[in-house]
Amino acid sequence: MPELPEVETTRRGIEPWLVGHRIEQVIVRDRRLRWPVPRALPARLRGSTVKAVGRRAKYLLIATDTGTAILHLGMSGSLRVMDATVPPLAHDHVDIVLDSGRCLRFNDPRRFGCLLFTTGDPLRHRLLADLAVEPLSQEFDSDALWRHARGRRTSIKAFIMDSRSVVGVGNIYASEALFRAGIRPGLAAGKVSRERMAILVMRIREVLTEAIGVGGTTLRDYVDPSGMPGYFRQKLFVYDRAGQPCRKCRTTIRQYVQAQRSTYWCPHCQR
DNA sequence: ATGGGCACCTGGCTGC
DNA sequence: TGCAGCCAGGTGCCCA
Repeated sequence: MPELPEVETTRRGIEPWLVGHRIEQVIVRDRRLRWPVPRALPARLRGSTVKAVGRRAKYLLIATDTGTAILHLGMSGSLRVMDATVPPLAHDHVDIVLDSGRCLRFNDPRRFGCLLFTTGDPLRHRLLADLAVEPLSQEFDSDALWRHARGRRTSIKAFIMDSRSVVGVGNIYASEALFRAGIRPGLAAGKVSRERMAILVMRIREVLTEAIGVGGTTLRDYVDPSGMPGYFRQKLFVYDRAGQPCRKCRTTIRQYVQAQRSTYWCPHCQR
């Protein structure tokens, strides 16, 4: 579920509870995530102190003095900080118990998430090494993105969701950014002009920043580490609004499946 | 090289 | 009420 704004909201929510704290123990109730939680992970983390909580794309990086835990929320994952004595519920797969008596609890019904550990530079881990630029960084440059799109026949929507173009743009915010940029989602990436690509880059930045500002989007089950939903849903122009009137021009919002994902758009506002 | 499709998994909702 | 069918915030990998 979570896209970049939800992951960043999660990062900000857990950071103050983790940094500077010692990990007392790690309880793995179910190792069967997208990749099995390494058997050695609890022992590797036990006794270490959390130095920082970072993020690269949608991966959370919990850096400790013995190595870094790499955590992805997949489609349905969420992290909560709570008293370690609170009884676990279904799908509470992992607890990272801190010296404060609290724990970081990883819940993931669909188990598409992962929890891995590396002693090396996490940015060189095979899952992270080939990722494109962060959308909220200076390096996210529209001319570079435009050049990268030369000759590409894939749709602009699939293109901006491809982590080799830019990271962090998932199904909700891809539709929303394209609406704001006035670009039809099915347009070939290679057909987007330099000028329109510059607008698109601005809109991607804008929509992600606004979403982070209100704690992300909750459609079904996403909650932040304190259990609160995100409020960006009220700001969505097209996502999950098929059949409803466009909030700008009242034209009926359309939905179709593109590369196995639902795409929402306004045929009047987007060309 | 690029694009497209599949797989992984559970739960919630819809419609018969 | 029951149940089959469909859908879901991701992404690595395989195939043509």
